[in-house]
Amino acid sequence: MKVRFAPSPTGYLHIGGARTALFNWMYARSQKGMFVLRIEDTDLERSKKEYLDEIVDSMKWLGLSWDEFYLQSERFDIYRQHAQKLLDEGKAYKDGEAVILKIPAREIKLYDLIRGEIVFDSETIKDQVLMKSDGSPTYSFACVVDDALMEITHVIRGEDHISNTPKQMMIYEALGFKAPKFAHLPLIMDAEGGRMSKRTGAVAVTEYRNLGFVADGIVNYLMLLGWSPGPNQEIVSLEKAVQNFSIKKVNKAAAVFSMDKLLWVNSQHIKNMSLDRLTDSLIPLLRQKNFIGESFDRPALEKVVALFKGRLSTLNDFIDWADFVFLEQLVIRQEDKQKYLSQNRKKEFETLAQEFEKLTEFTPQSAESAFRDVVARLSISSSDLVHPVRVALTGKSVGPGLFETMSLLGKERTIKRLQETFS
RNA sequence: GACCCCAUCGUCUAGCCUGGUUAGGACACAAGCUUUUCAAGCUUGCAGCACGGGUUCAAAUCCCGUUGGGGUCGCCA
Repeated sequence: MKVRFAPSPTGYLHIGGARTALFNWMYARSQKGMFVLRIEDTDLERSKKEYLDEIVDSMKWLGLSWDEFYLQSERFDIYRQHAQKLLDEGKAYKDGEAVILKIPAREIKLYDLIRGEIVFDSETIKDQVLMKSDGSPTYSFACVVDDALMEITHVIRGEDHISNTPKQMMIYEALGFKAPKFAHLPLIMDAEGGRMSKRTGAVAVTEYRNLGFVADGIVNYLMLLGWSPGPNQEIVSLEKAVQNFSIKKVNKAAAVFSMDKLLWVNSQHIKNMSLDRLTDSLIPLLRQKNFIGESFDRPALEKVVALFKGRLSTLNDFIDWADFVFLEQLVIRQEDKQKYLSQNRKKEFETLAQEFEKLTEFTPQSAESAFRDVVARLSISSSDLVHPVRVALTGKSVGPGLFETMSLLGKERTIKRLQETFS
């Protein structure tokens, strides 16, 4: 068997398109078949090279590899020949330069793999333009000719194509080609029940990537829309999903996209990543932010990553939460400064700094016992000191364990930040 | 408007095909545990078969209708 994903490079790869590509890909892999990536760039006006590059890039990033690749813009001769054949056989006629297919009146039956039998009456379908006046093929014509010539056995696409199907079936018939099997996937909608649009949130795969989502997370979330890997299974690898994939088990109803759940699925994948791989994915971001340079201390970075690994929903969260480790000049949130540093703790901070100074080993344990000693000596409650110290060291009132954080920062920087706070 | 598709917690879903379940799980939400904070994690809770008719001893499951939602009606793809 052979399937294809056929995006048009008139925009970035849409999250809905990515889901269609994913289902095609999973089906191909589960059936040991072929997956074709066909770029439908017949609209020369609107098709852009940058979109083509971005689509290819996003597909690779998501891990959806293909076995064959085609550009429709390189196949115009083929479409023209087939249109001429229909003209010669009297099945199509010309209107100016355009070639138009006659649609005979009759009943058309479509057996959809997901929805079952759907019946259309071709009375309601008007004659179809095959070749436009400018010599380029229409979507349906190029699509049918290609699907037939490329020997596509299963056309898996969005539900918005259901009403195109009878028109295309007429084209297959006129051309004398056997139609493939069809499966129409339910659409993905936004929280308001409408189409996903830039207005209501991110739509392009690139945008999600820039937001710090990992490919595995997006792929895992997308497969959950309209399908289930199995009872009580949510977080699964692509390999596992492929094993369980069945086109017949795909849902019929449209699914609402939930950013909350995507965030959760993504956090689960980040938790499951090895420290090594997570660090690798973080490095480009850190460089971009100038948090690290070309060369850096990898073991030290991995320690930072390890401390935050369990608390990240996205890669970008790391940038937001761990910035204090990389920045020389601490950025303190105004509200936290107000709340925890308005009272002068100069004396306590000094005492703490002096105690830390005496430590030969600055571990979470040694830092904590020194801290406890100071609290006891000054007769204050530990939370009176914990919160101001955290803000002084990290610029934030929330974060990982304070003593782990101190140890990570190192003795020098910890003492320096304590001393600078009320100076 | 015409044609087509769809309908289980707020959301994603399992169950539906092959009627008999305390209708299961997840996100979100709430509470508790843990705790130096916030997360995470663990435990518990809240919450659903759109409605109306059939068929049947029995309907979330099969049939019809209603309502509601969505899609398509381009020489765009």
